[in-house]
Amino acid sequence: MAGIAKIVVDLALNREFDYLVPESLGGELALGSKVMVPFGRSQRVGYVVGLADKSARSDLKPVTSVVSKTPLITDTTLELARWMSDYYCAPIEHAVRTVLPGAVRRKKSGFKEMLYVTPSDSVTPDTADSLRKRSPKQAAVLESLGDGMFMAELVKASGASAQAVRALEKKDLLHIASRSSIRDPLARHTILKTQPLNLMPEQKVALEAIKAMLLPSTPAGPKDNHVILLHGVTGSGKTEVYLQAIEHVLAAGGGSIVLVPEISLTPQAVERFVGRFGETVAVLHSNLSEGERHDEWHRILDGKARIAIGARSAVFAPVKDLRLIVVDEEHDGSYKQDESPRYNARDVAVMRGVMAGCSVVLGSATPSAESYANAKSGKYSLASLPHRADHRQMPSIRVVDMRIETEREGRVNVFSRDLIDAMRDRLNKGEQTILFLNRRGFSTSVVCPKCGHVAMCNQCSVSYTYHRQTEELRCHICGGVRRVPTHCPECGDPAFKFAGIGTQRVESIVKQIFPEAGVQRMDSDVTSRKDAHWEILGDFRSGKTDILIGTQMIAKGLDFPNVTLIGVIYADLSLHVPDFRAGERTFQLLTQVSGRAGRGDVPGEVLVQTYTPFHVAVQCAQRADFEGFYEQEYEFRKELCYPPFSHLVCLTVKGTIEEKVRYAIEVFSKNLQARLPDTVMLSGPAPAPLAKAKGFYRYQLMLRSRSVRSIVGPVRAELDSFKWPPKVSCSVDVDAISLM
DNA sequence: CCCAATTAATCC
DNA sequence: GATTAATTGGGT
Repeated sequence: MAGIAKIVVDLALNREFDYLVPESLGGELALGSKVMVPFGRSQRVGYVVGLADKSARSDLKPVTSVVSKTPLITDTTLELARWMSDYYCAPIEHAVRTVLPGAVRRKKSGFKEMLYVTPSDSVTPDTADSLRKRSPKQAAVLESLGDGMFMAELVKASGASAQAVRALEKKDLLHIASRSSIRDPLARHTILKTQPLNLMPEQKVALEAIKAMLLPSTPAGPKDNHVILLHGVTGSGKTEVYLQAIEHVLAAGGGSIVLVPEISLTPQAVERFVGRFGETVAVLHSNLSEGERHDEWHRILDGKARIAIGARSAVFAPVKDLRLIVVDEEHDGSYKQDESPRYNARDVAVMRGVMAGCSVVLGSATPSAESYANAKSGKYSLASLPHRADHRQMPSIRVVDMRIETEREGRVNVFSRDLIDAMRDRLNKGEQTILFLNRRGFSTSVVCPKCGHVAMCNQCSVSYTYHRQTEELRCHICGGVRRVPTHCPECGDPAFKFAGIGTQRVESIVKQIFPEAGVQRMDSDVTSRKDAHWEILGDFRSGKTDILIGTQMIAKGLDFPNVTLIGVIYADLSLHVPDFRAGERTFQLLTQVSGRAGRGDVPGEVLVQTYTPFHVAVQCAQRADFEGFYEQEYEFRKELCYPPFSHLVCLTVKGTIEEKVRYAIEVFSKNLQARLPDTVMLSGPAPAPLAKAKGFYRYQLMLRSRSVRSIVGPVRAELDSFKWPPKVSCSVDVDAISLM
């Protein structure tokens, strides 16, 4: 059959194009094939997403060639891409691109290489200046160029178009040539083989529940109840349950995928899987080189690896005979991608489970409101591990009322008496302490004591954070850096007050109080250096460090038996975020961070410093009362029609000129309103909580409804016909997690 | 009037 | 998204 192929070009916007399939290619071309097609007047890469007998058009061009014979997209992943494009309101190209890792997509079976630009010999230091008047963009290109750069980077760095670069090439001021990147395979380090551990009765029950769900082995077609929520307290041995479930699947000839939040994809975590299953585990990690990633992907595709472990994007791994997907820490926000397609890997996993007829295990100590609601309504099954493994106790949590503390001391202190005493006690006993504060830097703002002027970033609507080590002000949104001013720019006063605390300040105070203790700080300022991450954790494990101070980064997954004290410096921080999930996030954070204590023989203690000791999130975290928290939380969510009682879609409009942005969203909102059924609640337009970021003003609309389709349908329709003014762009976030 | 920058219109 | 054709606009 000389048919028609429906093809998405790895380029255009949300469109499929019809091409003729020449007889000569008929046998090679299949659904999911990567092909070359004539597009406009050039040849481009495309993917076959559909096959048909006839087309609405008659002037079709033929497919040029098939690049890779074996389809890179299996029917399930293609189906998933379609679903993502539809559900998340994203162009199909974005969805197709996401489903394949970059390395495979760019596989150089053809000739496509990256363009590399170098200056020619005729360029002198004055060349840029002489160009500036007539062609400022070209001057900018030359200034950014340096000794040489890839074209894509150069365009970004100089803010000019590729045309400007081409123009310079014509003038013989620079050369453009293609250059390919080098592939470097990494030697695998040897990992000791581990054996299955004995399970506690509760773990056995959970494992049996998973096995029972796996039992009706209908390899294809959806099942009624294919998702189980594994709610296990911190340290309850969820991982061992996953391992044995995977082993069970493996023994039956099936494959598995394990999703882990990016931040906990540590060598230790990977070791547990590789240690148990060896070579048959493929690791998909964002730090892998192109080549390694490519190799791992093909090991999975060829069936040599039956288990794929990785962050978000591993949910698309082409595992053969997929029978089980495990999503660890399912509540974790890093499963949501923050660019198009804005998918949530946890939800994609559930969807893939439906399509591939495989089971899904969602595990967490603090399940999300959404998943827990699904478990309670019977949509998912529920298994609980309410106790820690090996009969270890849950840490005792003490709430310290900082209002009383402040009154007693007559001043606002970072540390309460109780916390200092507890820390001294651990130091004397040779035990370790973790201090948690979810904010880096030294102080959050620099204030003039005379006129009250606060140093703000001119690109973003936030104040500068003071970093003492480098003696500079830094914007945590755009990364902008500025010298610490010597005088107030408003009133000229030479004195400055540093307000608000960050991890650097905590570090310096701890060093003052305990000069003899080993103190280290772990936040993204420190770990940006290549191996700092492992060095810090290594020092902590060996006991060189007594007190570890950190942000988010240390809240999850760390397992250090000698840690017996956790200090939460300021629990209110995450409560005061203008977001309906603030309470939930605080509860989760406190519970997770508490879970780092008492993992050895000595029971752990947690001290939570707060100015709102009676807040539900704090109270329930203290009592480890998950049920209680969600009962209250659901009341509030229901009242205000927030998830899980609705789906929430957040539409953000951005632009450099505030007036244009405001006007555009105003008009868009009116048009959209006319299309919406009355089951959809529309709020806004209003400035986003972060009203300006990286020089862009941001306005948003919030839409809520029981069904995503009733929102996305009209939104898509309006987006198709709406003409955005120049330099104003719009993005849609379905099931948004962050409303910033 | 020339060149470069911005804008609009295509792509099966 | 990229490429090209049409339009605008500043400088000489």
